[in-house]
Amino acid sequence: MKQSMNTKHMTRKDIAEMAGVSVSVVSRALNNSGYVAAEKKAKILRLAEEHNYIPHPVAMSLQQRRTGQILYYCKDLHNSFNIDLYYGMVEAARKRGYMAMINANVTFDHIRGAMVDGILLQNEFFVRRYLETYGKNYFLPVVGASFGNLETLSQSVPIVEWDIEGSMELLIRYLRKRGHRRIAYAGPYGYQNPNCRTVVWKQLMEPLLGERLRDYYLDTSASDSEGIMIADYDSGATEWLNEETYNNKAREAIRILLERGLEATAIVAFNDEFAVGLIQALEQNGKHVPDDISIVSFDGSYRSMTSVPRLVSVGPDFRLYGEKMVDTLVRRIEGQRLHYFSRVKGVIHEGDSVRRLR
Amino acid sequence: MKQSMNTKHMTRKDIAEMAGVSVSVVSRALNNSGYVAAEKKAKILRLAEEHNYIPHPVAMSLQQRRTGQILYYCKDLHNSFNIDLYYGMVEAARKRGYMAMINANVTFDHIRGAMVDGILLQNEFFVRRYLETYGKNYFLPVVGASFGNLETLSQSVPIVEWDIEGSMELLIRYLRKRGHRRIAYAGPYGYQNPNCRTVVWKQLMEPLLGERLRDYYLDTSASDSEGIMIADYDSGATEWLNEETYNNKAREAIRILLERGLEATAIVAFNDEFAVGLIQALEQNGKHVPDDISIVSFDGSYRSMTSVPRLVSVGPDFRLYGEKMVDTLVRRIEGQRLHYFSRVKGVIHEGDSVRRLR
DNA sequence: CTGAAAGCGCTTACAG
DNA sequence: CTGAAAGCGCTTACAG
Repeated sequence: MKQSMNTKHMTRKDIAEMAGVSVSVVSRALNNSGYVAAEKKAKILRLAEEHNYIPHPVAMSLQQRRTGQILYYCKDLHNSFNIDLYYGMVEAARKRGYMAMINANVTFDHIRGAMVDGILLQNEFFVRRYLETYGKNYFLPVVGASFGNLETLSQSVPIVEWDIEGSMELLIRYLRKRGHRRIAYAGPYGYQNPNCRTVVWKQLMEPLLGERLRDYYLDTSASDSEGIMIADYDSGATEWLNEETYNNKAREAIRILLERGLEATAIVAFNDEFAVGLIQALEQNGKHVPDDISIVSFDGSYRSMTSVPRLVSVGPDFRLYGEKMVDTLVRRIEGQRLHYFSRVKGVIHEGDSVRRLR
Repeated sequence: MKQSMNTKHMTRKDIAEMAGVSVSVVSRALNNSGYVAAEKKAKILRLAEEHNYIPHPVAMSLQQRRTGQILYYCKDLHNSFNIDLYYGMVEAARKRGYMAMINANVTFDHIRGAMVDGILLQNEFFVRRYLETYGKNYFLPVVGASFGNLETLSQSVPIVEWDIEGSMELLIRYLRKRGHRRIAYAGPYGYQNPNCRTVVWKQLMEPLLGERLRDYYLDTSASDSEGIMIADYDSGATEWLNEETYNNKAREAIRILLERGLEATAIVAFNDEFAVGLIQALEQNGKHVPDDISIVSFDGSYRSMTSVPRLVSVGPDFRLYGEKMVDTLVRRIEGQRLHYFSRVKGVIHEGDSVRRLR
């Protein structure tokens, strides 16, 4: 073992010397490109094999101006949505000859040193931050994921958006088909917050709930709330809502629900983590899902499948979503035509968290 | 925006020409090494700044024979234990001038192309597989995590082990201090399986349970069981137990518990995921944790903190564990002395899943 | 079919 | 203090 440690890495030059040819020939043989006399080729391949020659990826990259690696910059690895998306990316990247890796380093600074051909950004938040820092003067192909919060993002970063609006419609329709009419919404942001879920829920439920609309909006933004997303964004402190926050807010939502004595038959939850929190809080108050109340949520992540009961959740097809992101990035890297904005629909991931009322 | 896209990447040569000096001088100025006339240095730095010059990481790596990147090879990203460990690694790596990334690609093949200085392996399983494939003839510094299943691993890969044996002792002692004596164990492997948890639990509980020992071992290995770990290892099919499996097995464990009419006051769970499954299964059977029965588990992961109730769980100090792994790898990379085997103790992560009996 | 040569972008003794 | 030169490991026209 020891000797293998100290063995200097073989190079093509070494092989060339052993085979009595030039480096060019070795390269051609190994890369299977250009002419090489059959017997020499065989000999070279044999020698390489015997001596465990491994090409030096860094040298190849320098010469080819291509690392073959892409990076998914994602901080919140405890949220399984992000992981599911990553798995989708890995597969799509592999098919296109790239290796997809995750980086969760704290600052963007590290990214300058990253030996990658492009970067996939976790959400609009990081796209914006990227544009304000490295994006300004450092050209590296970048593609962002987005979840319906498209403010006025610069056009310079291609975006692949999961259609939150359509997804909310799917959830409401799903519930209505099963007889639900009094459908509450629970999420981390306030009633006036212009985020997509809030806006669309209000729009769709207004006709059903009328002036009770506001009551059915379980606003948990009271304490710290109202967009840590934004507060944080300026302070640079915490990054994004985490599960603990979701849990607390979910508990708060249930408190409000019970306090108001709402006769909601179903709740739409901000995301799977939030939904899990709701279920737990309900359980603690002696209410069972879906017998006493139904729950649906956004994400369709692994989390929704492993929750008890399994969640009815709307989410992107992760394989497709990952594929679109990677495809867009690779096109950008390889200088092909691409869409600066594309969209992935949501699909219902079936579960057992909804009761049929009729 | 468009022009920035097509702007060719600046090189030191470009800066040199603009500044009217040689590339060497530019390099010295930028790297802040060696002599450079003060004014020239200033000019060079200004030019670099103005033209958004960014060093080419690949070229630097080739020359320095160092990428500054390390890879955490980990497939099971849905298990928060692995994520917690990664976060620990990121921090430790940063301190030592490395960037830690995650790779979850399906095959090891990709690893040859990875532009990294070393690799951290998720567990003994991958260490073994690594040794049998690339490890055989490809020298790249590698360090493995291990959870008490040290079979006869070759000495060539340094191992940082989480002390499972001591951790089991901590759990049992924790429970005993609170008056528990009838402590069951629930995990995925069979009663005869020589894994560390099983062995140590039997050893510690034998004096307390006597001939009822076997009853208190909730063996869920019946169906597919008895080490997918091993079956899989040969087939190369599925990789490792996943959460869904844990959930099913947890349900099975509770079924056995109830069927046997055990008067267990506490259960030690294989890991946090398993424990969460147990809680849910108990809840479905009208039993509450910790009022009716207490649960403790292994991992001490993020999952244990966000479960309801929060789990009492024994796990490594992730910062320390990540640090030891990274430190060992970096030493190996940099040719310093290192321990081929080191150990991290478990610590109790407090929670609300244990009831005090006295 | 083969090999010397130039080059990818950077570094670092070394002679001036 | 400066710059030409050699080199990191590989590729690829191009002249033979």
